Amino acid sequence: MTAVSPVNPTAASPRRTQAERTEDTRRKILDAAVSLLGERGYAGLRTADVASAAGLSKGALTHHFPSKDALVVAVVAHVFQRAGELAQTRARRPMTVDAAIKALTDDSQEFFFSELFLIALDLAIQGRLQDSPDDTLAQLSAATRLPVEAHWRQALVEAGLPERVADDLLWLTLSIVRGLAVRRLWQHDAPRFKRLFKLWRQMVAAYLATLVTLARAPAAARRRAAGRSPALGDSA
Amino acid sequence: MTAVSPVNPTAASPRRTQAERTEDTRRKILDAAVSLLGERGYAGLRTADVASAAGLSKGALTHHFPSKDALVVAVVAHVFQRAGELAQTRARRPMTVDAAIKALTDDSQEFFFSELFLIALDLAIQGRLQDSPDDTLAQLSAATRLPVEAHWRQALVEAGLPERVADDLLWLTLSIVRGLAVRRLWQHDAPRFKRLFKLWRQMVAAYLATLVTLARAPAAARRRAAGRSPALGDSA
DNA sequence: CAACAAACAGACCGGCCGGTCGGCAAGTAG
DNA sequence: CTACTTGCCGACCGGCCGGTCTGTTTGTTG
Repeated sequence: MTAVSPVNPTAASPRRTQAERTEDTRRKILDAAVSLLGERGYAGLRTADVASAAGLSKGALTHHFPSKDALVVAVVAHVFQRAGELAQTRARRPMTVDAAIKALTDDSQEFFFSELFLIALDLAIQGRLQDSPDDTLAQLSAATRLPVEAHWRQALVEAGLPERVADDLLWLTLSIVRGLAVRRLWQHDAPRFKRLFKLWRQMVAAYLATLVTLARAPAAARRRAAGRSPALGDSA
Repeated sequence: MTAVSPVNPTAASPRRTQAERTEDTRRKILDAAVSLLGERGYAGLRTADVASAAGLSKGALTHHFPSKDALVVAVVAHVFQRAGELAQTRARRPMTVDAAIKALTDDSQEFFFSELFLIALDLAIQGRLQDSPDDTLAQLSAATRLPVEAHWRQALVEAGLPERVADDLLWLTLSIVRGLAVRRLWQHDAPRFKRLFKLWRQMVAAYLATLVTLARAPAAARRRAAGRSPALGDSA
């Protein structure tokens, strides 16, 4: 090109640099793949479908991602990275424990109730005892979720919880959300879910209250408290 | 064969009635299919593999199960039915709430931490928005689990809990076990799991104690209790 | 301009796998 | 024994799908 002035790159100019073309196409492919992965799962994902959904040919897809597995790995990396960034920026200011638990459940729902989680779950199940991309994918998704958890743990600690308690409550909360997300596959009952989350926060409050009581009260009070409801003995 | 007396039918007698042959073969096929489903999942399940693992030909398999989906449906029905019966017979005698929760977590683990749950999960994910056997399978597995839950709910009620509380605690407990079972796919930490289950029981006890307290104490005590730990305000 | 590289297109191949089909053998009824 | 049903076999077909390959277009370099 000799006399063509560099046109505005933001508009869909007919003249684009190679890097622009590449990135543009890769994004198109990844978006299409995410969508199809969400609605059909790994086993039902067809490379040809991805190509046509992206408005491209099979050859173009092959050019950017030499194999189906390479594509899937790229998809997971892409999408988890964005989800991770999103979650990390959220909820950074100090809050009470109850508010933190509420924020945590809300935030976790956004992930676990999304198709993203189902995709990850599908891949984890599919890649269990397979040959190549199994633990690659699992480790990848795990590695992207762990920093998010670390942030929330920190938030709970800053809200005044001992590290051990913060850690355990974090795990229990995440488990509840995760477990309900899975249950949702068979039976979705939104109002009940909401009720359960509220109950969970009340239970956290009740438990923390006993912690405070136990820490302050001498052995006598502890004995009295234990005796109050005989059905609730604490075994081993 | 004219003068052959009816031989002992328990041993692998060369002479078997048609019904015996049928049931025998079907069981062989189902067992093989369960095993392969467990290790390879629905997408990785090959009808030829099932046949050879059962020591039969593809034709024999086709004879008993005209399609792969028919086979899978039969597998699920078979295996869930047995699991359901097993769980129903268990834990029928009266117990305390704490013991009931412990028994419930133990029993749930046995299911959710087994390959059976992974198979069901795989099928649920696979059959989400597919054509034929989707909700068939989902409804089937759900229908087999629901009676089990009903039994446990009853056990909690008999241990002294109000129905609503029993129901909610049942769901939360199951969610925790289910959520941890899923988490296990990425990261298995048995001692931590054990610790969390114990913590969960303590939290149940703490919560139930507050229920008792609130029911007995007048408004003043309730206010006092709420003010004790300001970080734990109860929002909307 | 030429020469090259990267982006893209689409025909093609080859293995895989579920389902069909014709035939044989074991069991059953009269 | 004959006629018939049912369990069982294995070759075969046909579609599907991931990956390869050749060729064309578009941007880059000098």
